[in-house]
Amino acid sequence: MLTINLIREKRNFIVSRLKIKNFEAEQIIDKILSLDSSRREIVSKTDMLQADMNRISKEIGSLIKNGRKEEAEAAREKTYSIKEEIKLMSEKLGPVDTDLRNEIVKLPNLPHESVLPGFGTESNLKVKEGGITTAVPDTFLPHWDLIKKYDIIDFDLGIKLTGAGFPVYKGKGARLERSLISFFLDEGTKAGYNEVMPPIVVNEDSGFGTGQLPDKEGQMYNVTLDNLYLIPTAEVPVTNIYRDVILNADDLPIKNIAYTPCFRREAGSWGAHVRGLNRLHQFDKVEIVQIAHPDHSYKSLEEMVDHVESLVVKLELPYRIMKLCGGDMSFTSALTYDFEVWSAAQKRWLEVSSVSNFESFQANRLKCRFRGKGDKQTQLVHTLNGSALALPRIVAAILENNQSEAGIKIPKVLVPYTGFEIIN
RNA sequence: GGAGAAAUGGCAGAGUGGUCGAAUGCGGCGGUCUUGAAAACCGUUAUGCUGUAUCCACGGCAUCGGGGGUUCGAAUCCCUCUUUCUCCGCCA
Repeated sequence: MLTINLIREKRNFIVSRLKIKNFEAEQIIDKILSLDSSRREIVSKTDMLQADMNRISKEIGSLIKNGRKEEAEAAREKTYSIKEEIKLMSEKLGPVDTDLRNEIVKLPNLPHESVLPGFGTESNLKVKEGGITTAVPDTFLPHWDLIKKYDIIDFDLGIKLTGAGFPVYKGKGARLERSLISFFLDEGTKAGYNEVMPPIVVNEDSGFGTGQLPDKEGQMYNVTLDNLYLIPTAEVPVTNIYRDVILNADDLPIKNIAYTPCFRREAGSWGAHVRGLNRLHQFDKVEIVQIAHPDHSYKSLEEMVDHVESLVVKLELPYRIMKLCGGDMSFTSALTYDFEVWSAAQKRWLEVSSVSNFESFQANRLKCRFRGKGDKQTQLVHTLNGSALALPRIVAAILENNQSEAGIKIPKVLVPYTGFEIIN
């Protein structure tokens, strides 16, 4: 959510920046500005009336104390009409407030000045490519066949228990999953992240805090009996830790890492490209979240990108880093880098991580602020997050790229975790 | 799940209808004293919205768990929700 101050002060700047995201903001902004000015008018009138009211009430108090009953009664008569006016004003204010908010939340975040225009993935900028390329045998299989061959992930069993997109990890498959989670958490901890284990169901307030509600309501599983939501990513609970919080500048940046299962309804996105592990309703992910000082948030972003890169390098996966163009970036992001790993058997790049700086867009909604030493005023923090990493496609890539006649070779760094070197 | 009690500023804790944004203590910040520190003493110490000024500043409104109500006036009374504690029940 953009701040109303920015919208008031930099109308044209916002309009031109949002063009990079292919978003026409003019109409919305003008509506916002007009709602804002009527809102302020109503608020200031109400405040003046309320001030009158407070003054008279105090007078009544002292008149009664001094036994001047008639004068008190006269003053009381005066309040009735003021009270009526206040009521009218507040009836006007309600709808204006909600309209204003509803319009503001329609505006996407401004892209960072370095973001290039574009409409889709083809306009994304490849900033780096690396990783060893493995020679796969001619008889290579896609991961959905490999998991059956070695009986390590069972989709049919998941269908029996729950439904499509809820696989059961078995034997070495389960162990590989657990090993990756531990590996990612350990690497994050080494890099200075504080491990947290949050709830995986959240309330409505948290859903609003990170922006999943009200827009993406249909993408989350809703526990209707208690009105709770299954988290689509650890970003939701971990970032909401800092909702309605004023931090000390000295404590920034705050670096948290969390493993959680993630739940996504993925309504309407089932199809050819989402076979096997490529898209699931429940999957495991380790997420890194930073709360940063606005002056240093891009340093944090680079640091997070480097961290994620170190993970794919250690896993010996062929990867590339894409800087997203305006049209491909999410609504909330100011700058996003995507990590993709090469799937040898599917012959395509799989997105495994998305690392973003949201600047103050999320913080404004969360009301997460900080104060410098000696500062009187508070300022919004910058929030950042990234997957480090999402498991299913990493598993798919490991399986596909490391297959051989003998079986699937486990990357060296994982062996201490798995306790085996090969899946056969 | 049942019965009862409670929720106040960073923390502890007073405040049962009027001058209460809120005593007091602790903590924090600034200062005096000191070679420096401690102690002592003095001062200061919430957030949001809004207006004038837009550098410092000054004023108005709102906020005592959330929401609603009664009243000229609510931290204080009523309703409701949430949370915590105690007892009972159930149970990893």
